[in-house]
Order: sequence, then C-alpha cells, then structure tokens
Amino acid sequence: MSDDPISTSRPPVFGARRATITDVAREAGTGKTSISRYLNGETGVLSPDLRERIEAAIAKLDYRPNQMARGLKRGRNRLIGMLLADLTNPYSVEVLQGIEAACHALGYMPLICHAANEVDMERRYLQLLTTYRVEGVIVNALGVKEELLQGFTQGGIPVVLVDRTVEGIVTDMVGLDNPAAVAMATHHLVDEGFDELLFMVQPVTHVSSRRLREAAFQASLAAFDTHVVHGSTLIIDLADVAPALDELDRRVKAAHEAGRRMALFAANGPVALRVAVHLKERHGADWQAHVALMSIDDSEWAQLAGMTTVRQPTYDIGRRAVEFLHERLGGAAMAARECLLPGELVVRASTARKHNAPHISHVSEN
Amino acid sequence: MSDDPISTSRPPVFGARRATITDVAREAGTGKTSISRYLNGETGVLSPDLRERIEAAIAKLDYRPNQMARGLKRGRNRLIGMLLADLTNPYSVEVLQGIEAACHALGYMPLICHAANEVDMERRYLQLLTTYRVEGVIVNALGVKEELLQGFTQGGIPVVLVDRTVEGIVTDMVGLDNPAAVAMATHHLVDEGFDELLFMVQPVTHVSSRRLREAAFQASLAAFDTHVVHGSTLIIDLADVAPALDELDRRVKAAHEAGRRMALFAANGPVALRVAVHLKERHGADWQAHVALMSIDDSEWAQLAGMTTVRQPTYDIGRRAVEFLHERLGGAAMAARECLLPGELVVRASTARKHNAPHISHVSEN
DNA sequence: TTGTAAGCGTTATCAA
DNA sequence: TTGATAACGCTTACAA
Repeated sequence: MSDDPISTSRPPVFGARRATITDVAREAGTGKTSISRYLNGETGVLSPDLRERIEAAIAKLDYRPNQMARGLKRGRNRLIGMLLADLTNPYSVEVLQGIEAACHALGYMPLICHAANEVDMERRYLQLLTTYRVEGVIVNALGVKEELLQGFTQGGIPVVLVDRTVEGIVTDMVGLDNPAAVAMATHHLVDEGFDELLFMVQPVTHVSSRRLREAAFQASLAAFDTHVVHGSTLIIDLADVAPALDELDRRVKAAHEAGRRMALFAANGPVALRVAVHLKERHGADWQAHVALMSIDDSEWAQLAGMTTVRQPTYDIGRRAVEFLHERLGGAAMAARECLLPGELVVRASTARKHNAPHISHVSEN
Repeated sequence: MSDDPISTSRPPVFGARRATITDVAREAGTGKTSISRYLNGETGVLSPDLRERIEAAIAKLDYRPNQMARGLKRGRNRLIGMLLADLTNPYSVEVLQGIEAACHALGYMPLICHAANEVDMERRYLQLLTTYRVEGVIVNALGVKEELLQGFTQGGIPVVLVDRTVEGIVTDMVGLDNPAAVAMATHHLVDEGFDELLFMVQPVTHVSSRRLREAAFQASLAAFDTHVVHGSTLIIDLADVAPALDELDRRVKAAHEAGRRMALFAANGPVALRVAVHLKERHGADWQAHVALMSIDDSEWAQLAGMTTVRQPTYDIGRRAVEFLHERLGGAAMAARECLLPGELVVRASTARKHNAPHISHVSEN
C-alpha cells in the first residue's frame, strides 16, 4: 500500500485514507516545507512554478491539513470551549449565534458543550475541554465554582463568564446591565399604573444574575412611595414549581381582593413561560385580563402572547465574549473587565395601561 | 526553563504550561510507556508500586492527557461532527440532547456546528470538520448536496442524515415517520369534524421531509370522500411571508363564507408560530375561535396556546443517529439504513370538536 | 528559493 | 513487568 509506482497519480479513491502533507510533497515533487509554506500563506517565497505544482497536487489529492497535528506542533489549535448550561433557553442559543459569528470572523472554532442543566455534566465537560487543549473558554453554567475553573486560570487559559460572576474568580465577564434593565421595567410598570408588583425569579443561590436582578428590583422600588407601590419577590424553582405557584395564586387573589392593580415580572423567559402556562390553566384563555405579565428575555412566544419584555442584547453579548478572549489570547494582560450591555424594553399589550388606572408619581427621579 | 532540579516536585503553579506525559514519567521516576499503559487502563501489567507512584505523579501535576496528540497517534480522536441548520428551532436542540447523551455514553465528543440557516456556512463547516478529522458526521442541514458529503463518504467517514435524505447519497438516515405522523394528524382533524384542511409548509425544494409531509397529507386525504373533506396546500416561505399570509387570509375567509369548518395544519413548529402570530394580529386575542391550528413539532409555546401537535421523538432520533455512527465506526458494513420513528399526537383545545360538528366517516379505513 | 531535520505529546513495537 | 525508540502529520530553525 505504501509505494505503488502506478498509483502515485491516482485520484482520491473510495476508502483511501486522507492525504498527508508528505503525500502532497511527493506528488508535487518537492519537500514538506514548501507545502507547509504554501499552506501558511507564505507566498512570494515560492516560485510560481512550484506554487502551481503544489496547487495541482493539493487539488488532485483533495488534501486538507490536519488541524490536530498543526495544533500539536504550534501549541495552539484555535479551539475555544463554550460551556452552556441550557440550550433549551433561547437566550443561550442567541448568545451562541454571536459567539459563532465572532469565532468565524477571528478564525476560531467553538467547541460547544451543552450541560443540559446538570452540574455534573458541567464538570465533565470542563475536564474534557482541558483535555482537548482549548485556548480559551466561555462559560455560562450553573454550578461553576472557583475550583472548577482553576484548571484554566492557573494554566493561563483565559476564561470569560457570560451572564454571571463567580465568587473568588476574577475573569472577564459579559452580560446584561441588570440594574438598568430591571429599573427600566419597573418604572414602565409603575408608569402604566400598576401598584402591586411581584418579581418572580429562580433560586438565586450560585447564579449571580438572578441575585442582581432581584436586588435591582428591590432597589427600583425605592424610587416610589412605599404606601402606593407595593413590591415583593417570589422564588420559583422550576424543578418543583407547585409550592411557588400556589403562593402565586394566593398573592394574585389577595391583590385582586384589595383592589390593587397587579403586575407579575418574571426574571427570565423560562420563568415567564411556566407562569403563563399556569395562569392560563388557572384563569382560562383570557388570563391576561386578570394579571399583567412581563419578563426579561424576549422569548419567541412573547409576540404571540402579546407580552411586554426586556430584550437582551444576546448577539452582542456573545460577540463581546469572544472578543475578550481574543484580546487575552493576543497577550493583553489588563485587569478583569466587566461588560454590561443595555437591554431594550419591548412594550406589548400585556402591560398596557388600563382605562381606569390612576397615575402614580415617583418619589424621586433618581 | 527545561530542567530546574529544585522545582522538579513543584505543585502546578500559575502560568505553568500543562504537564505532559514526559513530566509525569520523570516525576514518577519511570518511562513514558508505563504512564501510557496506566492511562489506557492496562492495569495488571503494572506493579502495584509503580502504579501508586504514577497515580501520585498524575495527581501532583494535575496531568491531563492531550487528546490531540492521542488522536494524531491513534488515528482517531473520538470527535463526531454535528452540522445543524438551525438551533433556533427547538427540534434541533432536542435532537442535540439525544446526540449528546449518546455521545457521552459511547465516549465521543460532539463537535457542534451551527450554520444558522446559511447554506454557505454549512459548506464551510463541513470543510472544517474534515480538517479536524472527525470520525463521523451527523447532518441536519439545508443545502447538503451530494458533492458536499463526498469528502466524507469517499474517505470512509460515516455520515448519518437526520430528518432528511439527500438525492444521490446513500447513507444511514434517522427521522420521524412522516407518512404515519401526518396521517394520524389528518385523521384526528377529520374525526374532530373539520372538513376544510389547509396544510402549510415551507418550500419543499431540497428538504425531503417537507416534501414527504406534503405528499403524506395529500395521500391521507384519499381516505375520505372528496366531496366532504377538502384539502389543499399552502407554501410559506418564512423569509418572505407576506404573500403566503395574504393567501392564507383569503382561504380562511372563503372557507368561513362557505360555512366550512377549517383547520390549519403546519408542517413544523416555526411555520406554526409564524401563522399563529399572524392570526392573532388579524383576528385578535381569541383568534383560536376563528380557525383551528395544529402542527408537527410540540413547541414549548404549544401548551400555552393550547395547540394540538404531533410530538417528534427527538431525543431518540438523536440517540439513534449516534448509534448508527457508532456501529459504522465499529466496522459494520451493511447497506444504508433508514430509521423512521413514530410521532405522538398531543391533543389540546385547538382542535376540539365544536358542539355542532357533523360526524364525517371515512371512505375506507386503510 | 528550497530542503533537511528536529520535535510537539502521544501510542505501538520491540527488546530487555 | 518495564523501557527505549520510532512513528503520527505538521511547523520551524537552520542549511544550502
């Protein structure tokens, strides 16, 4: 199989192993170095004649340089690890699109790992990523703790966190400007005449963005007269929703009976969907007449439901994350950066001012 | 940097490059071969003493074998390419979950490529995949044509198609049993008293599953009396919906005026969503009272909208695809297989029989 | 302008 | 039971 003089010029045939740089060199009647030079764009160093022969040989053998071998030799393989907690959440997919576009533009290949909300998977995937010697990692996960990321940070592999910070880790971070987004939403609700706000969020432990959003909600309330605008928080664990939904019903009922104008504010898309489904089961098709619902995350069904949302700049978040990584890989050694991008309020019917709504004024404009 | 006698037993420090097998060998006071043997589970060949030393050295240096180097030497890197046309479609994400689970179970690492509905990207990614020397590919794309896949098939790299076949290519294929699924849905609609069915599908060129579903719809109609049950098809191009939506309105209006009971049947989730949004804009919040809508793909918002669907066995489709690949990689050389999995009818309010609906009987039960 | 040879981190072959 | 040593496919001094 090794050296059949007759078949030296054979076309790539079925079942043939891929051509190597050596095959190409032999075919072009030159050395491996020249092929390598050609591949790496060191044109001008090659005589036109040789270049042509190389081109012909490559085409003939349908040669594709082996990235693995390249990476091994060069010490970098252009692979960027991307750990995602949940692709089921459209937010993640959108961020991913930004990441992919940026990777493509900068010549990286994203190695996408989807942990499907399993902390255990996250650990395994992080291990795997180091094993494949990724040059950097972008992380949007649930159970990331300091120790898990040490393998990277200590090895000098840059890490960028998306949508959350991790205690004890100093790395670049990209995400929504939660305080501003939540404040914008809260003010919108109050402006529309709602005076009983319920912020609904998943358990905040270990996910900084949830914590931040909840805190921002409480902070926003300070802008209004406590006697007029009431605000409270409800923790909803999507893995065990029953108790929270019961509590939700109770509060909605109480608000109704007290003659208050209630608005529910979901901290993200998945929470909003679960709550919407529940409200529909509970109040029937025109549940939106009973309670107003808005959320962070402009889910695809938001338009169908006519729900007001805060749209996150997902694409830019992804792009920025890659850019941060790229800068670090280029040798930039500044302190950890935090990039908070603004959200966009998308007003729909769900939070429209009802005809008899009172006008509520701010305590202060700050 | 190479041999500092003092730091031979140093703990992994910040900025240090990852330990190699040579480092571990030195640390354990043995040769690389033994380390390699240990890594590959050739236990029993190693003396307990040596094994212990190796374990200690690995732990101390936090050593992780380099998959790239392994792949280079072994000729296989456990990488499986996965080309996805559109992660925005929940169908894809669900299939992906099955794929990931199976890959994990079988020791593969999926290299996920998301073409974001761009045929051009698909081509680029396929190139890239061959460059990374994936051992197999799972493809669910838009513009896959014979030539594009030749690089793999000719090189002996197994290919599995998901949800569609490609003319001129003989490979394993996994997907929904479209004829059965569509027939089931059609019969359901007729059973519920609808007698004017409109099947809505994206342009069928190049995507076999769309073609199959449309054909199956037409075929299903044959089971009923043509004078009683009317059926027709509407092509909706999601990149340019206006004309199709106009036509849709026209047909809905006509059916209404003719006193027919109309049901819209979307060939997949994205079409259903687009149509639902349009109907809501057109007919207001209680659009469902005007037209019945069902679809293939049990989208997350289907429950919220109370829409009847056919749920695809997405997880199993993904799992099966990997298994097919795994069998080929194990040397199985049988003819191309086609695995068609059954869908599941999820009945919700959208297609509930209206009180005054006539009962329509089949022409034949076959 | 071109080629030779060493080496990236593994595994496999062979000998001790 | 162990360990040199030669590949794997590529890049990169260094020579010519």
